[in-house]
Amino acid sequence: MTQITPAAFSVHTQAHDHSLCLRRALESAQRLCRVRGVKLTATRQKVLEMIWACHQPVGAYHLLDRLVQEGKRAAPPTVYRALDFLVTQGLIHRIESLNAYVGCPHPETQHMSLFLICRVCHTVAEIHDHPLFQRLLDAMTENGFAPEQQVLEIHGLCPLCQTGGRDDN
Amino acid sequence: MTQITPAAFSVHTQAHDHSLCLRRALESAQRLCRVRGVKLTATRQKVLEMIWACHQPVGAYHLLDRLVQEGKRAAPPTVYRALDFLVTQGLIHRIESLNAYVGCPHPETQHMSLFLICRVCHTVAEIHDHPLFQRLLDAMTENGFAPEQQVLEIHGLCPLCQTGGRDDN
DNA sequence: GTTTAAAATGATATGTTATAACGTTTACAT
DNA sequence: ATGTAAACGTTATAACATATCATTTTAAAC
Repeated sequence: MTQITPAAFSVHTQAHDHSLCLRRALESAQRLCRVRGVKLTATRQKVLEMIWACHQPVGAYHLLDRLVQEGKRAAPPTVYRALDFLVTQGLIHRIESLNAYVGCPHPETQHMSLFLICRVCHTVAEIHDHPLFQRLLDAMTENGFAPEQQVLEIHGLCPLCQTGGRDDN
Repeated sequence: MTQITPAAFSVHTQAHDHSLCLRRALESAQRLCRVRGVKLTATRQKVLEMIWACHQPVGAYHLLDRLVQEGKRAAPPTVYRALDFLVTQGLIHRIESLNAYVGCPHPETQHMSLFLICRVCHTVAEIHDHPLFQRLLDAMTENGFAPEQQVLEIHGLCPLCQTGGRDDN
């Protein structure tokens, strides 16, 4: 049977050093923006850091509140512009079924993703490049539909929350 | 190669007698509600009819406008209550990536669905019970995630719109 | 046939998410 | 230094959704 990559799933199963996640995300973002000739401005980086503060999706107005709390002048467009930039650069993903945003753990290349979203702890794991994805795309193209963008989000219970091993937070 | 069921896909490929879609949807709804002992009230049926007026997803406030135009007293909760009822009964689906609603062509039983959404004409085709669905669910359960609700929405170009054969409407 | 409990509806207000529009500032290449 | 494009600030509003509570309707029990 095809396996979901352990790395992607670990956020649901294993304690991990989250400061490492954050540091890697920031370093990747800085490197990619440099290479691509786009600017990771202060606001954009701050929003990226706030999104990477956890593996739970964060709403735009939550980000806005936190920007304002920290004394930044910010209005809704401030946040949405930063989010647009980060999504366009592939540094974050939008979770359509939650109207919220999560960091992308492998922003180097564009990829098809499926998100596993825990109903209790709200942790999101991203599965990418699963063998079944291409089969799905093939089934569509063979029937004449040309897929361009995929929204694949599964809600359920993660391993820890099935056994009461993690609280909602 | 696995085929997408022609019936589900026909909305993207073939001219069809849409009055038949509408009639079948209404008859199914009436029969199912009777069997289940729930009430398909006037407002609920009207909303269902408006959603089944086409194969494009319809937003809640569009429905509200049309209710008011027809002289019904209606406010946002009027529409959302009807939508909640229809979704709960499996008579319509919510398209998460559009915040909009489409009729379900086979409301008799609950089922996992994937929606093919054309970016140009906005027509939505529903694929259900595809062999790959179970393989995806299996892959998750074998890795400890317990799926409960699926959001599977693919945006792209339908066969007719790829060749300029259908206008946006 | 009246009572009564549950379901459905009406009405107002508000919460939440997202964008339009337009002027100003900043970065930076020439 | 100056022209240009990108980014940002600001205000307002659009679009989507729910909370709350009073009222009406429905359908079953008595």
